Amino acid sequence: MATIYDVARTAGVSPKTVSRVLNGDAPVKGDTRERVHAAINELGYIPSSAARSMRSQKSGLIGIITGAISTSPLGGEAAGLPEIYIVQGAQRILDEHGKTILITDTGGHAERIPSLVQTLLEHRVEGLIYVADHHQEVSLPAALLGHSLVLANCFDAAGTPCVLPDDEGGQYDLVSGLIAHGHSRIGFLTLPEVQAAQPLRLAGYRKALSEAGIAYDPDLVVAGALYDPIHELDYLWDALDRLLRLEQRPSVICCANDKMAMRVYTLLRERDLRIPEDISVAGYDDYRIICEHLHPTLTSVELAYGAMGLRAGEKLLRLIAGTTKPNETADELVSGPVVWRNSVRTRDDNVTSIATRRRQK
Amino acid sequence: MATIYDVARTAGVSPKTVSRVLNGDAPVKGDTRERVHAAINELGYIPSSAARSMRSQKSGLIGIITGAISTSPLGGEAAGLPEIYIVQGAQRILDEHGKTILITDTGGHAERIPSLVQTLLEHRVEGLIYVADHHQEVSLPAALLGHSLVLANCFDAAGTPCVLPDDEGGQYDLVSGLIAHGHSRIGFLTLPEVQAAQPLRLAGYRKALSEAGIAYDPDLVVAGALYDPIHELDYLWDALDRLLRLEQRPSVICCANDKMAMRVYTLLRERDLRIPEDISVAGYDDYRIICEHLHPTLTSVELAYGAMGLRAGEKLLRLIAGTTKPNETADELVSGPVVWRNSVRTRDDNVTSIATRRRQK
DNA sequence: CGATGTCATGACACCGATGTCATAAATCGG
DNA sequence: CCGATTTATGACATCGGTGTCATGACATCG
Repeated sequence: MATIYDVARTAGVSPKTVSRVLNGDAPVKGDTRERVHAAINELGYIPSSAARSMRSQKSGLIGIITGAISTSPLGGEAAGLPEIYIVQGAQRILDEHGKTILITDTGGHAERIPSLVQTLLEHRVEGLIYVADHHQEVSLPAALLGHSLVLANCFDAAGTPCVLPDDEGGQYDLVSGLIAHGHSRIGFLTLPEVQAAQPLRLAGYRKALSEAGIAYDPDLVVAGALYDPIHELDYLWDALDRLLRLEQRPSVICCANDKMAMRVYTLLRERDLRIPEDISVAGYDDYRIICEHLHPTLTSVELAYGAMGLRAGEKLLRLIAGTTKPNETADELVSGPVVWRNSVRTRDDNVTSIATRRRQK
Repeated sequence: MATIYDVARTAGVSPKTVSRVLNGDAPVKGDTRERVHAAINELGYIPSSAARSMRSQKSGLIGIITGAISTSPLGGEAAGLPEIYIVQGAQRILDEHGKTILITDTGGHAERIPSLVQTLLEHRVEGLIYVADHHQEVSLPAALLGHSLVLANCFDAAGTPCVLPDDEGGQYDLVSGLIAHGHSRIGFLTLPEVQAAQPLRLAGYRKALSEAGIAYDPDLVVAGALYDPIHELDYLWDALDRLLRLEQRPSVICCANDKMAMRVYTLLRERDLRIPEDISVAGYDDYRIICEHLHPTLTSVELAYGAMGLRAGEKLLRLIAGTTKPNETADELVSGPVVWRNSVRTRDDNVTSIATRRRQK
């Protein structure tokens, strides 16, 4: 492999001049520059980033720690896939700033994180992003102290800069919209309490109700999922059953996520309830392959994962540049729009118009 | 950041001895080793891979070029997602061999590949894997000549080592299975001709028929998709219509992929045809979030993406080790099983048993 | 026209590891 | 107990770039 010395010799200049041509950090005469370029092409010279980063103390590398690549297939579910979109968002903005991304994957084993961090630090990454697969609290190894670090989709007790989904705002927007469409008995199949998103979602739900002057009825709010995935469907059945047996049955059911909504579709169909004629349904996540292909298409709240990655990348770039300090940066909330589709009956809907609308697609 | 010299000074030994402790490439006395370790911990020393790889000419890096991260959301479809599984498979095996992965993303723009390659080569990757989002022919920049390279999910004219999905075998297994279940009029909604997988799939389809002594009827094979995504649904409608109007209507329809199958479900439902009582349907890809949640669940052929990545990784490791040479390695075909679900009516099915089976899940 | 400044380039050291070779200390065989 | 190995360690050069400083050639200006 050709070195800068070979290029210098071929072009009849000093290595330093070649360096100047490559980096453009000092003026080089036109014909000299051309001779250097010719030599580079002739020799197929490719500079060594190892040598460069050793001397200049700048690696141009950003480390990303994620379970995105490996968690997805383990659960059989697409559970980890959202992380990919976060990584993508970060990738794009970092790429624009000339950074190269070093991705390490936890393989679903959190205990491997320290060794991943070690690897990244050996490569002298200029900063790191930790990407979680769902909104949660994490605690990362102390080795990261003193390095530029941004958390995406998660937060920690130490107050590390982070970018989070706006769960309260998202649920608020959805419920406000439902109310505007004429719904007032709004069922809510929630996440397990331990999920970080849950209290936020509930707060958004209650805020929307109270702003509309609708009393909060705890009977309408039922946990629709728990941690044990084996009995999940039975559990959901019970939860849904409780909502449907209420004296004043809800006119719409908000589900904690699209997958839950998909199951609710099935359960409602088994009870011969039509959506949205008999009851409306909404999801969360805007997992498009689900939302757009269910019948009727599912109204959902978009989780702006791409935007989260982008914001995390920007935040990290600012930390690296020293524009902001870790302790003076506020948590960023990223919100996505409600995507209204056909699973929600609107005030002036009648059965015919719904059927028509569904056909138009 | 502490260097090996700092550690040496603190431990009262030479840098070379510290190096020996770190790499274990020569014996070091027990107490010396302990002093060195103590110094490392005290200083929080982390070796610089840039310096190491400069001297040792070994970067420990493997480059992956993919559109996985960025193509997914662009199309709105999950089109690029399979690539992630390929990357994951490769990641796992390479990680086991102590390699670190440098992922670069095309961002959906093939013209950016040369610059990505440049970046990877600057980092002196020991080998590269190019991952395509679907089975296709590619042509990569000449700059890659002389570097260890494996193609995953694609091939090129130059005969670069590659790992490919066994489209012929997969379709063969599916159709053979359908025949064993008593089907003999087997409709086939195919990919556009230009897709590399298409002739292979068709060959598998015909082979299964001919082995079973069933004559090939060209009327049963209709292109179900074309490149123009805007009129895709109409096109599919026409294609399906043609199959259903045949004098001898097929008892099962094989779709080129699960998404097409999902659309076929809708179209069949609009015609009040029940699946599988009136007609059976099969997909391809085993895109689980679709297959497992459609009603009835969809029979499909698994595209073993994870395995492809793994095999690509292994192949690359062999190339790097010099165990095999690029020109003496055969293309590898990776096949996945047919996953039988409820969308296919079996010989002894009757309506009741199907309904029962569906409930069991 | 000489003093001053700017431009283009080169000499040389250095970033932080490791390969090579030398050497002192410990072990061994007879 | 001495020469021959083996073991443990260090000195030094080197990988391939870039930072610093020096220098010669010109251009500028009073």
